[in-house]
Amino acid sequence: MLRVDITKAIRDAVMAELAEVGYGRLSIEAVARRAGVGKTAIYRRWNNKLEMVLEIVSDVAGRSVPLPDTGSFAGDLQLLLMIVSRALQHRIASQIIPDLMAEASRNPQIAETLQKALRTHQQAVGEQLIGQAVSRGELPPGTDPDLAVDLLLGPLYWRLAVARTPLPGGYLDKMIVVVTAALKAAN
Amino acid sequence: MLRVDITKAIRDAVMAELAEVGYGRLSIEAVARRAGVGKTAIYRRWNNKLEMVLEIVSDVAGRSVPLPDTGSFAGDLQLLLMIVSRALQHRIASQIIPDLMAEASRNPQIAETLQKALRTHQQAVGEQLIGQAVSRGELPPGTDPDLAVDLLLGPLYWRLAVARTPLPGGYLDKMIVVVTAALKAAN
DNA sequence: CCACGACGTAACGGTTGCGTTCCGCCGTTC
DNA sequence: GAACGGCGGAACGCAACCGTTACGTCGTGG
Repeated sequence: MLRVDITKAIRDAVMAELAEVGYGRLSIEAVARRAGVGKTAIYRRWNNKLEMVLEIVSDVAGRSVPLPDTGSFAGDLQLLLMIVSRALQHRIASQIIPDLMAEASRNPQIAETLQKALRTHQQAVGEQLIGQAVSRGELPPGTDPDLAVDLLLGPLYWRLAVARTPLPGGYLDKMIVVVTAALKAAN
Repeated sequence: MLRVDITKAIRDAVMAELAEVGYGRLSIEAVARRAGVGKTAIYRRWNNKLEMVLEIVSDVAGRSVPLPDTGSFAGDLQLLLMIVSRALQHRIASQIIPDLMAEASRNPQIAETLQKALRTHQQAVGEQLIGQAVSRGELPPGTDPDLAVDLLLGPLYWRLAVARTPLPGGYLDKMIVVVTAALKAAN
């Protein structure tokens, strides 16, 4: 019975507001104003701010990155880096993710939700990526998928979401070369 | 004339409060309560919340990491990783830094301050580290210091401040091997 | 055509924080 | 011993937001 267009407007408003002021300063009233909606419409759907944000964010984040399988490790890497870097360069994502990550260190519920939505999926991607490369003989067996994920996502996240420095041309290509060499050396 | 013990109490309270609730929810009144101090004592020192936080944080962050120079690239790396990982595992730092980083994406003043306090210094460290290694012949000339910093700090920051996963034993040693191989391969 | 229910608006009392002001206390300085 | 000034405490008016409620409107289904 709840009107879907209203729900959509609220969801969009929450994401926008989250990007603009962050979770800490997000208020239900501001969301309602931005969505052009009464507070009642919001409280009819969720009980409070935390519940609302968690539901909306985990829904958006749940649309997960497809597992790459291009036939070569370099190809997989290139695809993955492209997808992730593109996502992290989107204004909303690059504002919301660090904010919620910081918030997660104080709020176990947020932490758990993000863990579920992001970290778990990353591990799966890492294991598949490395597993494929090992079985193709491109990487030595025993290569650590966690380390690989750190080496790939760490620098990207650092640059794009933290330092907010643009990626120089050829950066991703260099990353591919460099990470491949690194993983081979890891024994 | 301002009493230094009061000033110290306020500074400590700001850092603690910043770690506990984040910049967005930090209130002058809470700082005063925690410091056991009147609001007047705070307003006598700073004009508002932003000014106060910026001054205090940039002061703390200004006590910068010493530039490593142990005689070998591996030694320099080990020292640097030790220092940084130790710092990022401190509760207060690992709460405050991501929070302010996220806040920086919305507040140019915070961004500028952090840039000055952290990024600039990191670049200096990176250039010195790589410069030394190159002149020793341990790395090929033309090695990119920025890439090196990304490869070192990105994964560490990712694990410690974002994912909040503990460092497995031997992680740092593996990082050293891996990053060295990576930089040699970068051409 | 009527009942239902989601909707927006407005108001509620209560809480929190802002930045400011005034007060009385007390240690320092001269 | 008197003047000065930083101190804590209390209160100010103002604003924002909380979560809830009452009300009138409007579209849809029966």
